[in-house]
Amino acid sequence: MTNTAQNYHHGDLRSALLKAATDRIAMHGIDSLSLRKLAEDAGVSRTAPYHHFKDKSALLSAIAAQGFCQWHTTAKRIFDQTHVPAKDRFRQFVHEYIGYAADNPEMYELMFGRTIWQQDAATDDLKSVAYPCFQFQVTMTRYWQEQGLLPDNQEALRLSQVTWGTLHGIARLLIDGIYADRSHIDDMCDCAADLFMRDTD
Amino acid sequence: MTNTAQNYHHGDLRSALLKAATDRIAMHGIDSLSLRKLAEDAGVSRTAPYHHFKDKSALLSAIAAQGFCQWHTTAKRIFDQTHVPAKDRFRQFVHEYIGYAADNPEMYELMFGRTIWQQDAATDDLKSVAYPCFQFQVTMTRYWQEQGLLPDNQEALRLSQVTWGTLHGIARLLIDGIYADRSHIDDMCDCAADLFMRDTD
DNA sequence: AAGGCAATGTTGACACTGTCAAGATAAAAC
DNA sequence: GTTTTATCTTGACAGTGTCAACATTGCCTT
Repeated sequence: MTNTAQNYHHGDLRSALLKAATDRIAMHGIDSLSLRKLAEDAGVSRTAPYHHFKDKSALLSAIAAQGFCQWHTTAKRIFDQTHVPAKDRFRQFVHEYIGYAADNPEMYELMFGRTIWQQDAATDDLKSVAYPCFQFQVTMTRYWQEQGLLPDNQEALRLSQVTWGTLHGIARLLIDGIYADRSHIDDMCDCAADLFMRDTD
Repeated sequence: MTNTAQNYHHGDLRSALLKAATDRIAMHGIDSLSLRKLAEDAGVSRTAPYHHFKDKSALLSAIAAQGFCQWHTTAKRIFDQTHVPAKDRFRQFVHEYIGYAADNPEMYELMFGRTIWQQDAATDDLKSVAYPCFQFQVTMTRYWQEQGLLPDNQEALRLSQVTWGTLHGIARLLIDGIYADRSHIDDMCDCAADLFMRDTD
């Protein structure tokens, strides 16, 4: 029994908004999101969303949180393939990280961009999903150090900041339209992976 | 003879706007910039700026162009210190790159962020200043390869994308508020430099 | 079952924003 | 001295996020 428009109570407005907003952002970009239009499309009045999200950035935080769950799952999947050599897993991780960013540019911006994190707009909900995700990056780095893939004369935290920074930087330059040519993504990933693992040929 | 408010023609509105906007952005962030407020502060009507800048992003482009000139000068200054060992210059470059970003976060966002580059909002003027700046990064990388600081089994373009990506990524994570602690900036820079130059101890 | 409370949705309003069109004014060019 | 051009003005439009006050509904308790 689907909910038609004439009902006073929508029934599941929160998740309807979340889904619609996620889709719209993926298709037309973060800036194109308007709470008013979103409400109208959901067949509801302008201010109805405020009963489900404190403000616009709370909605954006909720969307980003979904992205973190998604990505964390992917990262764990790659990392946990114990039957695959660590070296190959590392290379795969690099490719998939950049691939995720390239395939979901607006979501990536939301997750790792200034929109949310800059002025402390991040919800506690978001933080509770994002921080473990950041932490996992350190865990993986430490593992790769132990496996001899990455230099072990650096602190794991520091090194993970640099390796993550590299992936993040390449992703941003791609997403933000500064590296115009996307046909070299794989080459760039390999170059980065080679650079990090260059001791272990 | 300074121009007081009651004149119909401001006299030098373009550069006045540019300066005011640059200052405001540095102090209060890009999002705080409003053409209307800017005009009002300059003692001029709301739409006067449109006679000097096609639209808001043209103004932002002009500001970013200033930043590129500034940074390009700094980069050349570092690179051209021929009396300093290449290795030290490289390390210095890393530190100054991140330092520039950390000291001028909003300018950095403008120069290398989505605000301008994303939807082809970049003016031709901006491009003519920015592209040589990007190119210089490749030139430097090639030089460092020749000097044996960076691996020479990689294409210069590809390698410069990765090294620049690393700096860019660290810079973004810092200024976007994802790496909260700024006290470790120098350590991170050294870690990155060590990672790249680890063959040449 | 009745009444009350909390969740949810609505309309109205406010203060902003960027930007266009049409007209006014001053300066420069001829 | 007249005309063109650059510059600046007011008026208007279509948006935006968000608050306050009010309406409706469903659920929970008595």
